[in-house]
Amino acid sequence: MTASATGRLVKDGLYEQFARVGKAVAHPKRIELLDLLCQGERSVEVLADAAAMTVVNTSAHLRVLRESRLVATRREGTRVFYRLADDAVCEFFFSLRDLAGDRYAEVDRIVRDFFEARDELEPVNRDELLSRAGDGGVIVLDVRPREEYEAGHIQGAISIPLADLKGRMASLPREAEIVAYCRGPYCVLAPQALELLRRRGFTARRLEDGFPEWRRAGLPIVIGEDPSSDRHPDPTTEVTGS
Amino acid sequence: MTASATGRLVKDGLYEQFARVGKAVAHPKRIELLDLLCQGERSVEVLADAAAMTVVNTSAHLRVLRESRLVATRREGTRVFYRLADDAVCEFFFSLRDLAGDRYAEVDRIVRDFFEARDELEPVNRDELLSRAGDGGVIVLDVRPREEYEAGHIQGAISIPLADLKGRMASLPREAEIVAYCRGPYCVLAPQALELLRRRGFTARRLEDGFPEWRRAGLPIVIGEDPSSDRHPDPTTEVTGS
DNA sequence: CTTCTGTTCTATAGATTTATAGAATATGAT
DNA sequence: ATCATATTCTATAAATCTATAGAACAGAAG
Repeated sequence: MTASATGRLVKDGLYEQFARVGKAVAHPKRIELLDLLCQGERSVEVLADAAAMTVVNTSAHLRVLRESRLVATRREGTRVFYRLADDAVCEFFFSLRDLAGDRYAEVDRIVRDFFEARDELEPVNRDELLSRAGDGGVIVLDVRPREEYEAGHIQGAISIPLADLKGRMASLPREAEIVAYCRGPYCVLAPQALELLRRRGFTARRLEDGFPEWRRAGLPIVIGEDPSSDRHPDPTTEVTGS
Repeated sequence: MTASATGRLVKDGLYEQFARVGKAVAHPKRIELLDLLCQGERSVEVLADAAAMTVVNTSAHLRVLRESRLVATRREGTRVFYRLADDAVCEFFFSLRDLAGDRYAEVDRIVRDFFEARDELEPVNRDELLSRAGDGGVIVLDVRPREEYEAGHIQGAISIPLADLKGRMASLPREAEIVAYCRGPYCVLAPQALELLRRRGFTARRLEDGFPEWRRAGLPIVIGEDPSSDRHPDPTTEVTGS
């Protein structure tokens, strides 16, 4: 075999491997699943619900992701939990998401139409939130589903899932500034929370990105349940931002 | 419309956009084209030849890349030149390539079978090459095609395309150490050059990655032709590594 | 103008991917 | 053991993607 024929075989083999990653992210629902898995481990059922797909369809997409080795599984009783196979997968998702944000005016338009209409004030960046987190006047609000909060949240944040926010707003102090965060810069949860809070007269802003970016930056996180959780009422706990 | 229905519309729209990038890199030949374009601008014809495809097929793949806005075009006479739409696309390619390298043992196996068999000595990293580049005992050899060299090369490198190497080895000093580089860590050109050089008794190593990584690291590069080029013989120029 | 070259467009057949339905499997509870 | 639940497997039709061939188009040269 000639040297150039060998070279072509090697190239074809390598690019074939690279394309396995590409094929894995060639469907919007699989990207959505990766985004969700960047938050933490999830069962098929929960993923199906979050991504608005049937369980069977979700399972098929997860299978593609698993065969491309971007995700791994763990069985616990009758449930199968999926997780990212490596932190590098989350990094790759960020890279893809940010490239799309850079290149496509459509992303910018969607962001403007949806997000900016709900941002009364400029979003808060990570450094600003970190420097103000301890001063007591800021309440950091995690509006993701409870299970995502428990899988990991910003240190000092309290958990009020968006679905519960309407009923629990009364427990928030009116004089404090609220900073809400969710899954990332394109997640709809925090903007929707801002809309509710603003209507009731709260001063609310959102963190410009979400929990995965905070964790990636090496900033303080806590794993476990919210001390103010009303699932296990306990008179010694109180709502606090620090 | 309910808030959650709006949220689903926004999510679907955003993930659809993200998937445009994914679909663009879902075919090995398109990834190969992106890799080539990371070296610099190229015409359809040259790309077709380099990727071992027909011009028509290459044009179709380039169209997909252009429609996903990862590449841009420029017409010059009868030729159309393609280039990356942004440096961020090169970064994204690196991210995808490195993830595949991390996750797939297959990549490692191909690298071992092909590359390590040709590496008599350990590859040189960028810092090591930079610190030794000026000491005269090292010849930095760019074995990519001439046009890629002229589009940008490592400062001090001389251009001997792999195809010309056999005939031009005699002009290389036997006592110097040669460091060959090409398009990147998975490019076959430098390993094939090492094999030729080693057989003739030269001490040759390769740079562990290629020109795009060197440029990305902000290290010194030069654009233009090789002063030792034999296309325009000139008695005042000489082969030198500095 | 015509001709030539490089590139893109159009049509098409074959291959691959996707969503869905129904069956099968695995685990835990009874 | 049987039943219930969660997930995966199998089959299939629809949709999408790919490679190829031939036509069409744009610019350069005569």
